[in-house]
Amino acid sequence: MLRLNRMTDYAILVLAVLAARRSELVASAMIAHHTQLNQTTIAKIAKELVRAGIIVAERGANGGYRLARAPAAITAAQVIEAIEGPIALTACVEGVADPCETRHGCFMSGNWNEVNEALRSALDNLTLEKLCDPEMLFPEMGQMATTDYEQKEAGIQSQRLS
Amino acid sequence: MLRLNRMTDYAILVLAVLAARRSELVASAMIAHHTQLNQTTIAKIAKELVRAGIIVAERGANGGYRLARAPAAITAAQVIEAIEGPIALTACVEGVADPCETRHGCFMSGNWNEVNEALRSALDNLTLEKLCDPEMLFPEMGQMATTDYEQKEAGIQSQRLS
DNA sequence: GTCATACTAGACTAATTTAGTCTGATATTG
DNA sequence: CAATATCAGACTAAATTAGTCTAGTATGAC
Repeated sequence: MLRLNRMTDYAILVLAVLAARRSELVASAMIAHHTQLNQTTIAKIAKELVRAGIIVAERGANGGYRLARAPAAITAAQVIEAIEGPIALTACVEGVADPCETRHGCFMSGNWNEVNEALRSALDNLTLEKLCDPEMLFPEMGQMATTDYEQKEAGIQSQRLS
Repeated sequence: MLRLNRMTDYAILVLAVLAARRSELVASAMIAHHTQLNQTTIAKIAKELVRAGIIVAERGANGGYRLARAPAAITAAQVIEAIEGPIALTACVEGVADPCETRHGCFMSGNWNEVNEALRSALDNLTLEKLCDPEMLFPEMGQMATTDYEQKEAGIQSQRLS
């Protein structure tokens, strides 16, 4: 199945909301409202996205989150790594230090690496901008005014993955 | 992390043993011995590999398993699909029937499909033959006699993934 | 300066998924 | 028919993941 875990799914949703708001600060309560996720769950995800430098947090009254850079500069690979750790298909690359210390090394690693690199480069090329492209979201509406946030968010809300 | 689950890992091990034995029948007890896996676990894995047409089972006394075709014709994609189901990175493609029946369809599916196709084609190109290439396994031994099974298996045994 | 708001951090519990076991059936050989 | 092996699925246990809770820290408004 190789499926992304739910947290990554949520992270992309959160980023989609922030992308729709451009560089405005959005409080976690607001994100919770738009995504229908629990506020504490959002806090948990946001924490990791902040640590990874994908979003920026501002504390205190009127605080909130915003994207650290343009949606075109945020890739699926970055998001997945922030939430799930290194992108790698085998059990060899993760977990305990030096899991491949057997005599000949992990006998398949060379081959799996090709697979991992293919996956990696595909995820590097998939940006948040592409994922949230309004034309892809609403092909029947033609070009949408970029300030028409409410409508866009209503759409995002109902189209959650999974 | 996107890691393959342990069963898939085991399946590749089992196939490696069968590949080493060419078209001889190998009983699950023998596979268990070489892989150090529990016999019932092997039975469980073998069942699915049989169902997927990757290996062939012969029942009754002196029965056992053997590869259904040459190692070069068995791909990582086939093995993964046999054990874990369809190869797909998102939550969209799996599980319940029609999970993407919301108004605009799953708003990211088009983009994720590119990733899935890249992954898929990399896995299609990775054959059991490559994974078990003796020269890759034992580069320091030079060309190994193809009938020298015991040695080869001892190697495989100690190099289990994870 | 204090109070309300909002992020930060990590421990803890619950739910889900995955791995592994057990029981019994079916098939084949000698 | 007895011995050996696969086949099938239910069941239990272990590991992972998701979600909740509590307490702490930073910031801005009044």
